[in-house]
Amino acid sequence: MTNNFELSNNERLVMDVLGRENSPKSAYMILDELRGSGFRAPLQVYRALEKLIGMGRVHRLESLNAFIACNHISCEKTGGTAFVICNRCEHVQEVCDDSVSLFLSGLAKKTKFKASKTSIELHGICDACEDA
Amino acid sequence: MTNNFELSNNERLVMDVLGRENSPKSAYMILDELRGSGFRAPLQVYRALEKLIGMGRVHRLESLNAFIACNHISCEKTGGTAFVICNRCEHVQEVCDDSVSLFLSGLAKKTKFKASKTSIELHGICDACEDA
DNA sequence: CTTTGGTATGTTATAACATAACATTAAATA
DNA sequence: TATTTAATGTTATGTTATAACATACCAAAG
Repeated sequence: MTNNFELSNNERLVMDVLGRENSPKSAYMILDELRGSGFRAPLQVYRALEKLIGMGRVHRLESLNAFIACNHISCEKTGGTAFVICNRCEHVQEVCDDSVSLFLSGLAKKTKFKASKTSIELHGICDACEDA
Repeated sequence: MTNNFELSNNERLVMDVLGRENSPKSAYMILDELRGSGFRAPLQVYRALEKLIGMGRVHRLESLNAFIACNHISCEKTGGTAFVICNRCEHVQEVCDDSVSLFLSGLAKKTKFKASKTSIELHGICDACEDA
């Protein structure tokens, strides 16, 4: 990989799979989708994911052991991102605004903590599923 | 189990392991600690953990795939709990106050979402480790 | 007392998620 | 071209979690 803008072949393939829909996928789901493109082993997926996460192009959802494409220009600049995950339709809303970063910085201050990684995930029922 | 105050034998054993220190343990670490007490299979641990989590006596840390005893009287009454986890000493601070519940309720309102389960986890360096 | 039904438990096997260790390929440049 | 560096491939294994089925225990109904 020469820089953060160009993707290697495997990275592009993984990015394409995650980019097709805004839904979380496990590494093994991605692997299965890419067998036709020559993928054979989990590491091929995990290595690409690691890079993509480093670039801020993909997020890991800890509570699902799954991955999702970032739908912002970039989340790196903000203080953090919150994921709101519908248990019924599996749709994920990605929230990354001042309320999130203020909450996180307040929490860090209160606990005298230097955070390097944060995870905020809500599970429940989204508006569309609630109405249905 | 007759009620939420009494624990079954296995539940008490698992609770004891988690209660001994305020540090997160994986299900398999717990299993190993309980082999001397007759535990032989992961399910014995997972089933006990499930009950203890339901009672609010234990929390699951999603980002660690680990479990920790609740160090409040009860976290059930609040809107949620945030975990602040030091990557160096592994100490976990459990924060469950208005700032957390207000943040979560605000986020739910903004995203038109009914949350049934939340996870807030920060990783980084705690004050003690920073100074050291 | 004994049958019935619920809850807890035990056991085996396997699914699902993740990484270590090492071999190979390919591209960049001295 | 020789060197080295990044990317990739491959095998094996480690780690986390649950499915499926069997057994034990106890309490209430008959």
